[in-house]
Amino acid sequence: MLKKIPEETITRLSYYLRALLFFKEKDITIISSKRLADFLKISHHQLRKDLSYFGQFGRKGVGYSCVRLIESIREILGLNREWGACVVGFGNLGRALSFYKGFKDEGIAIKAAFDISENKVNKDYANLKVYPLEKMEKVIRKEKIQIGIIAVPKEAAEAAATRLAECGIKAIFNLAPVKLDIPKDVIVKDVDLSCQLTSLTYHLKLLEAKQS
Amino acid sequence: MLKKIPEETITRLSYYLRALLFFKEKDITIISSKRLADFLKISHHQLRKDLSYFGQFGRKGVGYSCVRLIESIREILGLNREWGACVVGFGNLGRALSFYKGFKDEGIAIKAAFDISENKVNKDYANLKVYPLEKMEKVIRKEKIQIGIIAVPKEAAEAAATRLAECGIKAIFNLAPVKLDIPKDVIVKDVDLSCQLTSLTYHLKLLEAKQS
DNA sequence: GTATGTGAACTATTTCACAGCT
DNA sequence: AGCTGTGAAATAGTTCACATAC
Repeated sequence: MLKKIPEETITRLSYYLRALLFFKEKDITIISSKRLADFLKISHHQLRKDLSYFGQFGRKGVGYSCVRLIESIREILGLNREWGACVVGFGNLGRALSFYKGFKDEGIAIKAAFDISENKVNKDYANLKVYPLEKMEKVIRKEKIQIGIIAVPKEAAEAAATRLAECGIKAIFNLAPVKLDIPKDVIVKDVDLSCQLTSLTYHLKLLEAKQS
Repeated sequence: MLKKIPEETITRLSYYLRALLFFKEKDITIISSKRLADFLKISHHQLRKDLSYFGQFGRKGVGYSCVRLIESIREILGLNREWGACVVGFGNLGRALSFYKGFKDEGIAIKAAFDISENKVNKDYANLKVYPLEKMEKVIRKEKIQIGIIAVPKEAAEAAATRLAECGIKAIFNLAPVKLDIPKDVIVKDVDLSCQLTSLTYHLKLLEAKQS
């Protein structure tokens, strides 16, 4: 717990958690780092090293208890309790995130969505309420929301982020293709789908060059 | 061009490209690495180092020509021509990706979508045709599609990937939360939204611990 | 003076090697 | 024998320092 923990390690812990849930579902009680790592296509050294930043979770000569490792990783990631999130922007992407089942499994509940469009607002979509932006502060306080997910067009992203920060949000998941300029005490995770997609064309180009 | 190029460099090139397009839009013709880097909140050393893997693009004492650097990065990333992509799974996420304008700006055109659902299929949505899975091979060949985007539920992802590979697709952008087990000559880029989101809760937990 | 380009220094991360437990 | 845990070695990636050009 003393050394600096790589950010990549944190991301991988989520992967471990999901894989473990998968194995638990299959009634596997004890799992080795090798098996888990093979499943995720990483090295078993890496897996054990990642875990070692946080403590000792396995038994030498045996392996890891699936259930107990799940519990431990949940605790490390803060997923042993429920977090409230809201989605800003109720377009296709906002909808996709709002209704994605996987978040709930991992302790993140989408409590509300916000949109500027008159005809999306004040409706219930499968237990989710969509509010106009003006209600943001009230809803965030009432529903105890700690995480904001930005799924608005890029022009509106900065304003959405500022608004979220003003409402006391300390963690933002930004899917808009802009670098947000907001106070640095707010934790921001950017996921830029088109930049990610673009890295594929680079490799495709190399592949074609190699073949010709 | 001889040294090994970090994968992160490739991703950052996409960011540079987008920022440059933004500056060009604002009629800025010459830009320094410092200004571009500040805008993207990275170090100017990093930016110059990244570019140096591919050649020399600036003028000492002056800076970079916006237009020429855009052209150069497009060439590096293979974005100076059009790539055809298809989306498998026409749920909310699939729709979001299908209609996202940003891809087209970057040379990636979504040519078709596929879905198993009877009532989504064989319809036109804003110039995009949604086909049943059986038509995949035919459509991919006809439309010269090189990139497959997987936006199906996790249970269906592996089959979708295998199918795409069988149709000759060499690059897959996988948004389903599973590690695909397909031939390694297929380039796969995984973007797992819920694992990314989860890394936020870890930092939120740390933040709370610090404050108490 | 200002800005790029790049080898060298530094830092971070991954992989290895092996001690220790079952 | 099989598996975890971890310091040490190796590798990868970032930052620095300075030579060069405008």
